[in-house]
Amino acid sequence: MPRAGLDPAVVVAAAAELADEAGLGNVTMGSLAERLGVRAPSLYKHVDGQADLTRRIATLALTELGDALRDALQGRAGPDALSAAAQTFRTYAIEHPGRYAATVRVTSVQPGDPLADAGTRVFESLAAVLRGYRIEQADTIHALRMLRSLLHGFATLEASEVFQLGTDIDESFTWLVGFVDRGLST
Amino acid sequence: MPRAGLDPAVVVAAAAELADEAGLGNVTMGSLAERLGVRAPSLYKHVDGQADLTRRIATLALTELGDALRDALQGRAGPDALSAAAQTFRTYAIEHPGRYAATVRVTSVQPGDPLADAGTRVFESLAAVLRGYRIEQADTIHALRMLRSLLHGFATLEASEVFQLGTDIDESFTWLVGFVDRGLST
DNA sequence: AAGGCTGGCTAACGACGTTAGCTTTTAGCT
DNA sequence: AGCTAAAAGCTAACGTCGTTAGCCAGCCTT
Repeated sequence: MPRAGLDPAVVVAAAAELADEAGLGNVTMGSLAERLGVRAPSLYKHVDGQADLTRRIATLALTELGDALRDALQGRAGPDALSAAAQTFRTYAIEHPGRYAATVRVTSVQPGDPLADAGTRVFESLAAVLRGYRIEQADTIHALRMLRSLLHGFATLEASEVFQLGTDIDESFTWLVGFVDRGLST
Repeated sequence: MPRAGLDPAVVVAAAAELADEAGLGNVTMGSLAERLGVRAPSLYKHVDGQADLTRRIATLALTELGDALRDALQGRAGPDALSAAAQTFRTYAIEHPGRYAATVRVTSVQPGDPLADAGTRVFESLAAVLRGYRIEQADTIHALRMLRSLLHGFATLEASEVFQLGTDIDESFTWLVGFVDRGLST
């Protein structure tokens, strides 16, 4: 019985792939173990059960999303930055639906948690976008929450195919980004 | 063994209450049966399994939400209507987190489904709000999707306690409604 | 080379969803 | 009112899943 050479990172990466392919709900200990060529109980040597696993997937997702946002925002400001951030956010959620779903399913977070740190970096990227607009100090938090709600809501609704076909969703998204830009510019 | 006098409506109502109290994830056939004073398999006489059950909860939720919106929008137009609709939406999602969660978990819908009808009525109420603003015909669908994304995203994030404490969430919400109003008014 | 940690395994339990099949109540028809 | 059949409850049982316990083999250290 040869070793499989697993460690937490490998397990979580496989789980994230599986989540994207089959849906987060189908990331079962059994199916994940099978994909890794191992029996289900062996996973507990690397991960603290399913709750811990989805938490780690969420952390991975927020880290990746944060990196993507920082990449996209380099050298951009104002409407350009807003558009880039929004597109990046949306693209990530669509291309990694399982990972993204994990970020939603997560139960509340204590500070010091790596998940909290990863979330904070995403948050800061969105804050950086707003810095390109003249917004009252007191309103920044409100604008941030709005931006987040909008991006999250759009991504979620698009992923669950709630939007009726008929009018192009890309078109709606760019319209929506333009709407926010105009609103923040006044 | 006396009859319990159940029917689908009673079962779904109990399930919706349980979902709001304990979370949708804890609406198990066993716990629901216990609340109804019955054994789990008996529920299958009224409901087609768990998928059907959450689908019915979602239908109930969208029906209630649609009714609440229609009530709130009577005799209102423009900013007034927008504010009333937004508050109604948010309040419903907060007061009925389990029901609201069911509307998200639902798999795609065929026309003719009562769920689709209930969803359409909610949709039409939001469309009615937009009728109070001068919006290009072609942009209506975009504005509708934006409004929906925003309300849904905000409700979801608030429910999962993602917003950090620090600044009042009510305040952010009214700011956000004002932002949309100004944007739609130009 | 010995020995201990580490990462795999099997076995087993409890919770859950679901099906099958029995029994009793109840409602409707004559 | 009595009979019958459908409806609504029940118990028993199965499969899946998450998880724990406890065993054993391979690798790293010395």
